[in-house]
Amino acid sequence: MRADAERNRAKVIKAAMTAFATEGLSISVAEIGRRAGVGTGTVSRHFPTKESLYAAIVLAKVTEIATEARTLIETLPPADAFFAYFAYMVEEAATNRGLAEAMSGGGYDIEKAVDGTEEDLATLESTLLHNAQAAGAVRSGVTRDEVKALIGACVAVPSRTHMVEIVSAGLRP
Amino acid sequence: MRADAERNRAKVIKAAMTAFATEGLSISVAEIGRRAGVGTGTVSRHFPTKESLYAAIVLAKVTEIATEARTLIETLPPADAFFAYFAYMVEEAATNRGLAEAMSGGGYDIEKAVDGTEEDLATLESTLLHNAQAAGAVRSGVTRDEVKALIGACVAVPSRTHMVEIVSAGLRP
DNA sequence: GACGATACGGGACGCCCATCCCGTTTATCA
DNA sequence: TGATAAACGGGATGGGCGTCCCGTATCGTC
Repeated sequence: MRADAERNRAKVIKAAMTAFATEGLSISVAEIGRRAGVGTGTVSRHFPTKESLYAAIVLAKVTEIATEARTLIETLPPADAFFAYFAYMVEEAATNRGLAEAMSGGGYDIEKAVDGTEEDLATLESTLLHNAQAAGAVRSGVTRDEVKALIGACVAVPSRTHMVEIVSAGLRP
Repeated sequence: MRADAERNRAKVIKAAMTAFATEGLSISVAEIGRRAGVGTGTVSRHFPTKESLYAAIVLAKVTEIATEARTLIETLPPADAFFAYFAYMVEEAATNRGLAEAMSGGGYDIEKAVDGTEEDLATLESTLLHNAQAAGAVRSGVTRDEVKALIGACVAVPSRTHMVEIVSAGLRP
């Protein structure tokens, strides 16, 4: 790979990260190119479709989240780890419009984008949830999808921390 | 107003109601016209913009919901009325994709569309919430926006009734 | 330093959509 | 029944988007 190609690729990814985070998934590929200081052709050569660009961004973000999840699992008791992760995701999505839209099903499939990674966020989330349930901190029967939807609800509101309290109370047995 | 004009207007509204409910707000005006059995010109003459068509549909739906809310207020004790309304809205939004999208902020502003009606759904919702809080059935500090976001979360999930349980538990003091 | 391969830029293309327009049809009333 | 105003249909228009393409510029190597 040529040096300039790699540079431009990095520029596009960087621009796309902030663009998706601030403007959401509806931002145009041309605008991302403009912000990266490259032409639309350059963007589409590195990322043939908008979805593939989105997948690259999401993959990076998911890896970051997975690291946090693993840390929480290892350093906190099950109940605290789960609720800390919940609050962490809410804050993360609140400052990342693209992530929020993806989580509320508004855009592409976030699970599909990261399919085939060893960084299996789904597994980590299941672990957090099951451990918390085993510890009696979360009512049984609650699913990962339900938790995700509740995160989405917390993000959708200005008073996020208050919502997290309400929802956390509901999740407890 | 000519008789055929009124007939066509009704056909468009009827088609738009089911179209928005099943396909969501992204359905095209042309497709609504096709389903109503009229041309696109006819649709756009009765409803100059897509948003005005949407507003007409929403107004009808909101009137219906307001009637239900008023009935609940008058026939049930405050706590039951609130939670019954909550469950009602979840079911309503679950079978009406347009309504769900509007509530999760995906489309036009639902409040703006019904602005200036005497059917003030916002007031009724506030009454339901405040009465329930006064009766000690809902924790104080909860806002209408928070409740709406929680309704959205329940709709976003297949196991709606289970989610309603979780969320209701969280709303209680 | 020159040559071939590779990447770049941004215009071109095709698609979808909301809105507007106008020639044609239809309802209404004298 | 015939004239006229109103409404109809659907094609035209304009804008936005993702994707593709090709002449030009730059990189990396011999």
